[in-house]
Amino acid sequence: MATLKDVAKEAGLTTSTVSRILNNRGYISDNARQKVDVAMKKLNYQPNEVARSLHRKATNTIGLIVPHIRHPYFSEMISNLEDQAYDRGYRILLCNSQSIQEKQTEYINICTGNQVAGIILCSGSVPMDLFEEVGIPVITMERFLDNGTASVECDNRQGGMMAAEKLISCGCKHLLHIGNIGTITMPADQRTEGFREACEKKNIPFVELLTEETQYNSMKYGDLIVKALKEYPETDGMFANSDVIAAQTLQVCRKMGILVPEQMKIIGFDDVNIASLTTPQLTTVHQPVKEMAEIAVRLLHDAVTGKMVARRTVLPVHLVERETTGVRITQ
Amino acid sequence: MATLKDVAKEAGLTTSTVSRILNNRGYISDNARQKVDVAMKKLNYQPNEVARSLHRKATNTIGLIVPHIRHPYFSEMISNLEDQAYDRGYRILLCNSQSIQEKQTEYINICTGNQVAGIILCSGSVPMDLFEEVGIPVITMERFLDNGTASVECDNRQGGMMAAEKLISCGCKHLLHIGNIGTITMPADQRTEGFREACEKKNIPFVELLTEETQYNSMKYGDLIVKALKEYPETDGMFANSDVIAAQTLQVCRKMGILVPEQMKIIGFDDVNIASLTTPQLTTVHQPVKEMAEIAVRLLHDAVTGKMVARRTVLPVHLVERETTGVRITQ
DNA sequence: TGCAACATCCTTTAAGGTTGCCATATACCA
DNA sequence: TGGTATATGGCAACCTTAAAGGATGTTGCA
Repeated sequence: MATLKDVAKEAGLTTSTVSRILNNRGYISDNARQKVDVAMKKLNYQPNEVARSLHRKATNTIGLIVPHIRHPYFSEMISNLEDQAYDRGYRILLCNSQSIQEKQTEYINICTGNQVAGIILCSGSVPMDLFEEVGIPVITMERFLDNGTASVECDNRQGGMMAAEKLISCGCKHLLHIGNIGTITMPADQRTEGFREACEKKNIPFVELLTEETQYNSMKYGDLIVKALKEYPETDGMFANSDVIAAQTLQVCRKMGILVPEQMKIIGFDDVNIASLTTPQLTTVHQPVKEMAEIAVRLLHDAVTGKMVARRTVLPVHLVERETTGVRITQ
Repeated sequence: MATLKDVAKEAGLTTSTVSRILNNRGYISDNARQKVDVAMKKLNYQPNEVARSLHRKATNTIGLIVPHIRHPYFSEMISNLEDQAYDRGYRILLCNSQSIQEKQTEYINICTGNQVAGIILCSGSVPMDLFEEVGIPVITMERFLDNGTASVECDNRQGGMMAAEKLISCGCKHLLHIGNIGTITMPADQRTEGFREACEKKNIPFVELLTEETQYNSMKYGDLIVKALKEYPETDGMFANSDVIAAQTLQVCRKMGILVPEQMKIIGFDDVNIASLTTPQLTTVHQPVKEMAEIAVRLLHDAVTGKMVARRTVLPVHLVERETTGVRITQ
């Protein structure tokens, strides 16, 4: 690979001049510009970003830490984040923590070691002090860190309430809620709170179940759902914390001969691609993933450039009514 | 952030000594080692990977270029690649080309500019000469480049044959195949070839449809499928080039009142998560994504370290029989 | 005993590609 | 003649590592 020096030699100038031409800074003659142009083309010169980064003492890379890649919610989120990052000239260093504490810690170190401009963290509970001395912004998504720079969330509470209200208005009398991982605290827990509040307000009995990290990691909730439906056979309405869980509930219902939506109404969360590929299609709470991604990257960029930044951003959600709560789409 | 120099000053040594201690090279006294240890802890020193990379003239980053992130096949692939890369000490620079030629070209430049160790390319048809002068390995997945370092594929032909044979053995008489993007040549075209060959061998009539790039990008095949099923109402067996297409076919069939598998058998390709979340569950051709990812990263690593590398690796596929070709799972 | 050969430990110096600052040089105008 | 706009060069710096070399101490052999 040709370097600045090579170009300079080829053009009969010094590296400083070539550098100035490259970056359009200071005084440059047309003559010099042309010579450099020719030399660059001839040598197929491409600036070395690593050297640039070293000099700047910063890269234009965002460390993106997620617990999962294959989970449709995260793949959707990653896709949107990449898009936004690209538009703003940032690259994505993709880090999959797999919800493993050590892997996450190591990835944070990798990010800082690689001088990332900032971190977008969609994953896990991080040891508080990990970011303290790191002078880079940390934007959390659907997580909250006391010492994070900013957090972006959807209105999980509102979503939980909407789900409960919808199920109740559909005439459900015995609700079941499959919630978050019991051992980790995160904003999504608010879905349960909202759901609970709405149920209590209308005096509708409900059962809350927690999930386990292993289920979250494997995306396999079958056994849990079977057990739940056997233990609470009177259930006629269910609110799942993700579309993945809701879709698997559909499968379980079918195997158990429970008709959806006739005998059981189901509402998911996220509104990812699978929600409209199940039969019946899932009613679900839509998360504004695109907007969340846009805001996250913007916040990161603002923080990097020293602007003041909202500590917490909460976006509204809305209910997407499909078939698991009523109307059958035929023809 | 503390630098080597800071640590050296703190420990009362020079940077080279500290560097040697860090990298366990040359002669080091216990005394020095201890002093450096203390200093590093005190200053919370972390090596600057950017400076290291500049010196080495290479990074431990893999540029991963995909056409889509949210598509379940690619999110699955990305996840596996990340996993394998991590195990071998590589980082992933995630590049989403969105099948846009310019974006892909720019991303290739970004990768080389950032001195990636190598590129894993799952995307698009690349202008031949783009890699010629770039001295870094390019591993293609489900693509083929004349001047690529190595390619990893699954046995698409075999998959197509299996699908056709299965449909035929199920008694289907009028087959429909929804294939690849017409305008781009890729190994997945072989699925169509295999399918065609098997049909011709058994003398079963079939219709082949191509898809468009816009459909691929939006993952919306609904209109195409409706049109196809209206145009070929006698169709009783279908082979789709991806599970995404197959899942959407299921939706269309339901809306059109076509019973699956009674009136229509469907086989997908990939065997991604959605395949077992549809109703009925999809029979599909399983791609060994994990193995493909493992091999791709290994090939890249071997190429980086100067080893000789297989030009083309083709892995076998197998048919996963679920419900869209027969057996209903009840209870 | 004397000295070469070697081992150990650390330092000095340079390099990697880029940019920023300051110095230099010319041309032009007042 | 002084001042300013224009154009370019020289050098240090960013942080790390590699190579060479200096300063000891130790061993081995005549």
